Amino acid sequence: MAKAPTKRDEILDTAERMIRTMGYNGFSTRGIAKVVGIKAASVHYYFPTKSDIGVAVTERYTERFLERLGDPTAFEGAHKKAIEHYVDAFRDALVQDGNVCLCAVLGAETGGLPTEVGGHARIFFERNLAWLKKALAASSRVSAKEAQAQAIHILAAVEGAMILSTSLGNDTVFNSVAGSLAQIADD
Amino acid sequence: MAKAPTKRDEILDTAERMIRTMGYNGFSTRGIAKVVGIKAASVHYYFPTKSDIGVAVTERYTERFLERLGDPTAFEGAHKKAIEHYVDAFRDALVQDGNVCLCAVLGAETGGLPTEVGGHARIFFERNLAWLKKALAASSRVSAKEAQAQAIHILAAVEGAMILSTSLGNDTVFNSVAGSLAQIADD
DNA sequence: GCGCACCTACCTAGTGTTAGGTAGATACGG
DNA sequence: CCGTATCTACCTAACACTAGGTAGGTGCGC
Repeated sequence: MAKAPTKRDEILDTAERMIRTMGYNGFSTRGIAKVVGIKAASVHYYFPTKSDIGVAVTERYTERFLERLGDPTAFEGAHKKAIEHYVDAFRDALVQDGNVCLCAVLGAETGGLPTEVGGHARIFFERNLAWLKKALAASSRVSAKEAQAQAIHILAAVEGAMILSTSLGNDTVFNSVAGSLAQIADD
Repeated sequence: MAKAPTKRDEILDTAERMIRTMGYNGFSTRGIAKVVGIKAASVHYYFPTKSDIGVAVTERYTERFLERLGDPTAFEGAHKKAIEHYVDAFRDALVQDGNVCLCAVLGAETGGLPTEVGGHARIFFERNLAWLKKALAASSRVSAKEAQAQAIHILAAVEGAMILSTSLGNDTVFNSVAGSLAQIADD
């Protein structure tokens, strides 16, 4: 049977959902506590400070996302497949969770973040670019330099598409961008 | 000579800068007051509520941005020029102001915004898509449908690129995306 | 002496965070 | 197998502070 989520997990789940809809400065320990059914002070039993929550959420999000991406070298000669696989991971995040990518939100408000939280958002982007670069290099004939440029382009477009989608309240926007990105492929 | 900015303008300037670095929930009337050299209560003399500031900032930002874009039909047969001109407008916003696009930030935290503010961010995106669609249709042989898809793609990529740039602390990221977008052109 | 552009002084509600406490489970020495 | 100790998972109460917002006053240029 599915193990019941611990209170710690529930805090992380709630915090992630809240950050992804309202931003880091849009959630409070009391807000989380109310949802989880606990007192605000008890949240600090699990996470000493608010930024500890931010860091934990971001780390878990990054780990899960890269796990979901899998092996970047698994797309030998299938450039388009690689791009589609990558974009699908974000589509899941947007459609299943109904929210923008956590790090799109954090990245947008970088200047208002505790430095450690901003740093972990940055790590998400760096690891994503590394994954993409590897996947693109393994699946197509592009040069390393081109792979780098394509990686940045794809990541930027996908993150922007999620923001546009939610602001316009229109999920087709994301799919439109997904279609355009697939056309980058050389196969 | 350059007319001295009014206190009202200074409030708007400061609010814009703060929102663009820290998000809507990352600035306060007290914070603005301190920068402008005024008491917090006096901010309410110009703008009754905080969301009035948000709306005014967003409206002014949108108006200025579209003015800077100019006439979308001015790029007859110069597809690439049209795209470059559009991307340059955002580069100015990023490099000159040193900040992400206001509406990228607002769009990212849509769920934590007063509805009127979120609505005005949305208007920014809608008017940008309309401008782009017109510019692309006038400058290239693409169908209306393709122009729409390209418009969404370009806007998403540019907004995402700005977020990536600030989060990674690396301005070359934006220029890389700019280069990739120029390649969309059919001339 | 009217009204614009500000002020002082205050309010209520919420913020993150801490101190100190407690009921119940677990570990262990005699 | 019993009592003492320690740990877990919370709690209440309060801290110092900031949030947005308001009522009413003051100075000053016209």
